[in-house]
Amino acid sequence: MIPDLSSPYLPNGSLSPTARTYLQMKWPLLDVQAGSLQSRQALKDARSPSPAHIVSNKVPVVQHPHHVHPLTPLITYSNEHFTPGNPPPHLPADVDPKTGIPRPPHPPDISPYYPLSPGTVGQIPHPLGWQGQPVYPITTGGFRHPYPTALTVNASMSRFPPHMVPPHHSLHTTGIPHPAIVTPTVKQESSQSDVGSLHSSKHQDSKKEEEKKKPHIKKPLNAFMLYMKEMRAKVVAECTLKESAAINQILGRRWHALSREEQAKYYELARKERQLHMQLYPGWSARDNYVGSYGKKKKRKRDKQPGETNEHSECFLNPCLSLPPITDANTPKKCRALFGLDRQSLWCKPCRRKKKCVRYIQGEGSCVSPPSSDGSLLDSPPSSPAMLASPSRDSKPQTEQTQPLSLSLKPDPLAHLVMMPPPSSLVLAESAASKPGALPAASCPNGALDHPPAALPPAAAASLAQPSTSSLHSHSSLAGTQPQPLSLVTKSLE
DNA sequence: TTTGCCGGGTT
DNA sequence: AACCCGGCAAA
Repeated sequence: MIPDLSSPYLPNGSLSPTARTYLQMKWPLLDVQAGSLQSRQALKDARSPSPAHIVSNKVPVVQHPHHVHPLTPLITYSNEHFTPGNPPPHLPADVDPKTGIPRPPHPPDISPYYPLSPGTVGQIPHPLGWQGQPVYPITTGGFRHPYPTALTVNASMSRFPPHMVPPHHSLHTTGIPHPAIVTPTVKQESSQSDVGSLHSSKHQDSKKEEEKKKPHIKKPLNAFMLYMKEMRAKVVAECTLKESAAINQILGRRWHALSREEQAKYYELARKERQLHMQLYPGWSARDNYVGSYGKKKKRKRDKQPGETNEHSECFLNPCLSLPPITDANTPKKCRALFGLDRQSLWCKPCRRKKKCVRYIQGEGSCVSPPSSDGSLLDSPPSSPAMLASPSRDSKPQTEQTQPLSLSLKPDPLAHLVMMPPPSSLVLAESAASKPGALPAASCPNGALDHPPAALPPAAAASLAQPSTSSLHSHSSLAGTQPQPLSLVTKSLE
């Protein structure tokens, strides 16, 4: 009955023995989650930029008053969870004291997202305050500290209530909204209710149907979303920006500027989040939640224009692609075939996104420099020697070493630049320039550009320092490291 | 507006 | 199998 969460990635050895031991003692059943906790802690230490703030942040976490939610025993879980000196001896069985019903094991870090989570307890105005909210009541945004830091991350990482068992139903009946669960009616069409609620039987019908349908379970947050949650407040504070679009742009840039390790942290958190999600909602699939639109939109038939193909654009991206397709000589197998589904962590970024495999490009031969110098290469699994350009990398071969490669679509525009007289300065001008209205550069100079130099991968740093033509030449690598300006440029070009 | 994830369709 | 498309996740 106990889900074996650990199998997927523990093998990678992401946990130090010590940490593992500790965690296991605390939560014998939950290696994975414990691991996540651990890593989060580590993370915090690693990345917390401003110690002072952070310290204060910790306080609440350590010990929060038995703040029990009046409405439900459910919340007590969180308390249990975070009670330091309370390593439940009975934990393994973890039986609900009241019902006597065994609860599914829950990771230590899942509760934070919840309203009563330690980190946020103090900030909850009223238990009912969050009741009607379809959205997770407590998120980074809720934190006052401009510097959420890792702790915040912890707190915001998980939206799942500890004991939230499968969609069983009964839980929802408690009336306590699950952060990740949104009732369709609530979520949307508030207007509908005022409009024709009275007369239209139709409305009722539809309403009924909606209710009937299972509640909407939100998708788990991905790595970037988690990052956004954590950093948004900070960016807002620094930049005095309000528009999401602008903030997101900055966040996107910063995301790319993150070191591999930092990104890895978020990837791992996201993965755990997903894992937990699946645990809580066994049958859940993204598609189920979006019956109306998700993937069912149309049966699209690719109408292809005779003269035009994707490859064309790819050629821009990477001239090498125009060459004849790879042959077996160059490792024809993509990540999927190479590692299999069970080892997705080893896949390159594009592969994970179901995009074109980066290996493919590289395999093309020599033609291309590693998709992204340095960090991006982390994608390279041990098995592909060619990619091991960066030697130091294996220190952390484990779980997440697949991110930095941002080779997706952004590069396209870049390609254009490469091929035509590149206004290097213009490009560098940071997207801000190209995007007059949207970009906050003016109002928040730092925000836009202040990537932590330390975290910057060499290549990125180089490109920043001397972005002009030279850096442009190495298209792929540049794309990987400094995608932002490009995207903007694209627009202008288009 | 951002990146990542993933189902479904196409090649 | 490989990969593109489109949509969702938060704010």
